[in-house]
Amino acid sequence: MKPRTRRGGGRPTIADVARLAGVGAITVSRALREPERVSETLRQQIQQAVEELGYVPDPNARALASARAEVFGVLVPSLTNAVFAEVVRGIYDSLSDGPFRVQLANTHYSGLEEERLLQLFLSQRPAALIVSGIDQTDTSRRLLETADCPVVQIMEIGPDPIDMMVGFSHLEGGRVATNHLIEAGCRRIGFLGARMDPRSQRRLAGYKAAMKAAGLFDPRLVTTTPVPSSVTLGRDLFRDALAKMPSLDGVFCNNDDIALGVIFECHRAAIAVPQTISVCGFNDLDMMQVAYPSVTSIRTHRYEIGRQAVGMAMAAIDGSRPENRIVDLGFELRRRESTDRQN
Amino acid sequence: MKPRTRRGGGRPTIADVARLAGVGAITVSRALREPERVSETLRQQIQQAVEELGYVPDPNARALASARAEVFGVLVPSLTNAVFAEVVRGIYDSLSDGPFRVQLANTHYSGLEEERLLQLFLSQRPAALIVSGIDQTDTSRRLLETADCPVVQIMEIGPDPIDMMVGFSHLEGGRVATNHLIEAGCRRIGFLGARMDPRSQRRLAGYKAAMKAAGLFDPRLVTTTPVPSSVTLGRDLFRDALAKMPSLDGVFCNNDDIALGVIFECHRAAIAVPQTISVCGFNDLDMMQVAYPSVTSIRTHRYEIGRQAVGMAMAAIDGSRPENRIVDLGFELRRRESTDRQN
DNA sequence: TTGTATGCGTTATCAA
DNA sequence: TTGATAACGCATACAA
Repeated sequence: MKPRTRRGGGRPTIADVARLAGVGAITVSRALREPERVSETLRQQIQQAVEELGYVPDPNARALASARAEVFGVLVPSLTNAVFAEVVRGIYDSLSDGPFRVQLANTHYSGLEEERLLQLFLSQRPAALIVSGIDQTDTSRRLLETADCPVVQIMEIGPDPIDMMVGFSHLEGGRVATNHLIEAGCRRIGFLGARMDPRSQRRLAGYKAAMKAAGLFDPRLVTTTPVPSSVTLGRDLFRDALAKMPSLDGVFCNNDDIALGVIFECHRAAIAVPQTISVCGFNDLDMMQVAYPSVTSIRTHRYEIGRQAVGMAMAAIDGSRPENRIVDLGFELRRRESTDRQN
Repeated sequence: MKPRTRRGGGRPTIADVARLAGVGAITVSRALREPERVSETLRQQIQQAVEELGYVPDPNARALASARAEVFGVLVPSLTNAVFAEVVRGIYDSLSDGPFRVQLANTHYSGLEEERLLQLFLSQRPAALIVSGIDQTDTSRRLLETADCPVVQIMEIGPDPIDMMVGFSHLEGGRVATNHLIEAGCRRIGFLGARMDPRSQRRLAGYKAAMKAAGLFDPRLVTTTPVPSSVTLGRDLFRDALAKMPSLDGVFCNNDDIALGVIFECHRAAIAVPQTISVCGFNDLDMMQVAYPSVTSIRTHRYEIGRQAVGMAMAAIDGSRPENRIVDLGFELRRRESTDRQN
């Protein structure tokens, strides 16, 4: 019965606004969320009271009362990988206008961590979930299928979406890159791969398919490691590959970091690129066009993947699930000096 | 009076656990948060009930009831800048074990966006706040000073912390890099700067101080742009600088992206590095030691800054504010081929 | 269009 | 050490 001191540190609540505006609390609530359902006059009074008090709604109370948090859960395997950094930026940029917050987590390329984080996220009743790749564990898949919110799988596409997908085919990317090297005149084309997560595996599969189709495949051409990718590692992989196969005349690199390591090592070892060895990367980071020689790569649309993922989820939240549950953003081969053997 | 259908989708609540364990709800709450305050027997019964039901506490309800969210608010100016990506990774890695979530936002190097985001974050009553730099707007500073949670300013250190700080002196970094170039024998040393945020400005100030002390300063040696940094931009800035000052014999680059652009352009223009022009970067990204020639740079401890920021905040939360409110993690000059004129 | 009563799942308070 | 009760701030259901 004692009027307890406010636990909340005295910040203005919706009741304070309502009192000042001379209306009911629920009207304030509505004026903030669905302004069109409140009369012009009241809306203005309320708006003024909000500003006078500096009222900011409490997202926790809101989430509790509505059994739904205005949160997009985002799971990525890496925060520092430039590719995912750009995806994440696309997501944040698309979401910064609206009421939604982002809950980001790093799975460290681990399916088990993904499961754990998914559990955690789900306990918040997110408005939508964005997960990387299509190789979720069975448990994760089940969690996602029964999550009563839109789910978007990003980076890759496949035949069996949990809900929606936006990405591109890494297998095709690997095939196109490899075919380009073959057409450029290379015959002994090495594959250099780090990390070897599922997407890397599929690029490798594309490489193999292209090489076999051309009758050029040799398992000794493949050099991979589970170690995380880096420019340093690119150099090391290239050295290993050359030691195994001194007659290499081309390399398709898992990603641009590896390719850059190859380029630098070629400088150091005075190996002519592309004349002696041609080089193709993957992702087409900004620096590939500035490198010397400039590096051929597969351009992927990371930022756009982030944006589209949000767009699709948003549409689903608004009740208008997009007709296409699978969006293929494709990729483009960027031909540059590192594979141009003409001159 | 009607038993309303549960809005929450039927997930088990603390009451369900309490019933199954045959205890009061509050005891369950305590058993989860302060196990030592609950008797061994009850704790076990509760633990079992939790597992049987698959109970996961609702963070929103928890935040509402305790007027405190288990959230670290983190404000960075960029998500894709490799430096901040690593800081953020350090923060996430340090926090992934405990109960704290991360609320990350991108200020896009805008003080006004930072203010807005701070307002938003504060409405969640975060457990701690981590902000980038020391140049908050007056409004932001006031918000942070009155935020009743630990605040850590990261990346930079200065004389007047809001609460705590961890970083290093960018001015000193700029001075050390420039002095190194001077000692290497360079006389007409250019400064190449992109973005020119406060930290870049202070590196420039360090450069100027060193150049003036050596009697070498000339304003025409400085080439800057507010445009965001990239390898491409590094090339362009370098071309501009050379056009203005063909007699350049060294460049100190704002960061490693710029330096890499310079290196590539030197290859392309057949300018000998370091003999004709020496190059020094800033941050020491992995690739700098692999580049050809390898690039001298200032090594900074990004990941560690993220970890320490969390550590300091955590200590403050636990009531044991660290004795040193200002932690200088310093930096190291990494001498490499790009400034080695001996041979 | 607006308001009233009630509940969301949890923790703080206070008493036992 | 444990529990009953009352918030926390807001949104839903329903009525006016």
